[in-house]
Amino acid sequence: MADASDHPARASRRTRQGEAVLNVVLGSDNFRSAQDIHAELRSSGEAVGLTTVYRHLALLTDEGRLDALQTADGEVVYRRCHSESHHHHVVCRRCGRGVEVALPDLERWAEATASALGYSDVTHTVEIFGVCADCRG
Amino acid sequence: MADASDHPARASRRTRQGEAVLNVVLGSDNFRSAQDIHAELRSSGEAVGLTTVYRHLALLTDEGRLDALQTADGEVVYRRCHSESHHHHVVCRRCGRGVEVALPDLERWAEATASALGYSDVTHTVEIFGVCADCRG
DNA sequence: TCCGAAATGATTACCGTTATGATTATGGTC
DNA sequence: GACCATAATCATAACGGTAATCATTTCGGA
Repeated sequence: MADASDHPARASRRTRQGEAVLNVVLGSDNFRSAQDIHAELRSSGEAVGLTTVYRHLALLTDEGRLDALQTADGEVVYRRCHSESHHHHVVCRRCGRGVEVALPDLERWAEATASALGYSDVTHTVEIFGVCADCRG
Repeated sequence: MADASDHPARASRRTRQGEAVLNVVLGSDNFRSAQDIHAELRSSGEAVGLTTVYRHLALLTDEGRLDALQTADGEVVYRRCHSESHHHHVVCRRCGRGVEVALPDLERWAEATASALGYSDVTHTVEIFGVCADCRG
């Protein structure tokens, strides 16, 4: 998993497709699904395969360049990551617009609670969904 | 939805299959998937269709008799609900064993944060995953 | 320019879940 | 107990998002 080569961690090669995927994500402040991104690329004339979109999104997420979260119906959506540190989101259920929020207390609490109960390797998911002002109007 | 007949609120009719599904869930303290439950029923000789299992799980969840949550890979798992009030879980990633935890502060915070940002109709998901002592051993 | 390795992408598989629709079982009534 | 309307069941097939396959293309260093 961890290598340590002199190559950049991301893609060893720069490709038109990789750029295109990245650009779509960077060009939007909303959480977008892989298929959504794929559709946008296609309709804007960029020929990129769905597989490739998935691959790049996964890569970018691994690198911490993108945030990913699951919507209520199990779809994974992506957005560019704004802050280095761990955080969560308030996400609009309709348009996917999201705001990052930090919750240091929660992080500590989650970890502490779980270990107190004997659980190790603790991870947590915290997401808040709502309808944003624009979509409500 | 809520009636108050002498029959259990659950299904309008009592059926062998409904009982069977309920029994499996009540008989385990772990979060179980629909397919898992279905497999157990089958292997224990109870002939119950997968569709039926899904339907009963959905019904029981609607009634608040079961807790449901999505695992990291999008699968929905169920367990009997122990407490009436809103709560979250610390769940073992391996065996599905879970502990209920209440987080009144978090609830309030989530709602407040989201509305302050202009979001309405706020819901949240908070789940904590780890590996329990037994599974680690 | 050449070449090996990496990336791509059409296609197919996968997996959990849900819709369909014919069949069966339930429970109130006579 | 018999009857019947209706709810419940369940095999099957569809669905939707995601991941694997693998032949082909592209990259970029020599």
